[in-house]
Amino acid sequence: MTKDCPIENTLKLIHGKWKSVIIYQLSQYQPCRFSELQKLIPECSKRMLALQLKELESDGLIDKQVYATVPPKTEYSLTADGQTLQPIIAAMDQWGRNSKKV
Amino acid sequence: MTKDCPIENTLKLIHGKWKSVIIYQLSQYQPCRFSELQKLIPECSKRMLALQLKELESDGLIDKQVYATVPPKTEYSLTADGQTLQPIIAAMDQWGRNSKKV
DNA sequence: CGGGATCCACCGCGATACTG
DNA sequence: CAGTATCGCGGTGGATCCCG
Repeated sequence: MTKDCPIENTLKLIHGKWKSVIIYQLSQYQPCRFSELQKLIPECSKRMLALQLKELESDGLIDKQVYATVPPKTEYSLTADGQTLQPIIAAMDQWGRNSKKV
Repeated sequence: MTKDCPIENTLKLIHGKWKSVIIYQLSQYQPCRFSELQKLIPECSKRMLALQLKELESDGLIDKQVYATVPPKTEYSLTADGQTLQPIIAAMDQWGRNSKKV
């Protein structure tokens, strides 16, 4: 590990093309169905959305509620751990807004 | 662009295996020579370090001072824009520390 | 509706060697 | 010392089809 750099720990969890975006959207529209996330992040393919959600879930950052109905229904939400990422996500959001000048 | 998600702007600039780590180290040991960065981030290959530095520079986040001496010497530092990323980097650092339990 | 399986293109990234 | 050039692989991610 790089000299005293806890950032790498964080990176391992939120590095991924869409993970931070997913967390961002969840933090606003929680709980959220799969299809709702698709609408919120249309540039992210269904496949990638499923993959990233699975990783986030197995990392304990999000929760998945499955309703055994027909048609099936799932709801995603942030876990307590996932919530703690808020400061990072909010900071990235804020920075993105201020640099709109780009 | 995803529905009102400035995060993507931010991501474009700091997404990359080592960019945030580089910024983190620079924020502490600025200004920093190429070889110093190598020592600080030994897991990052020379090639990647050069590439990421070049991208960060062309994105206006870091500054590169070249001294036309023999042997050559360069010094990297954060630009004002780069400094504004501090809140994000600090948040990631902080989160990584608290989740050491992993 | 909420995925999984498969196939494939690309490129991120490492290893190595060379240069001013 | 501070890079660049070239080669090559593995993983990321898109497209499409399938399935409970």
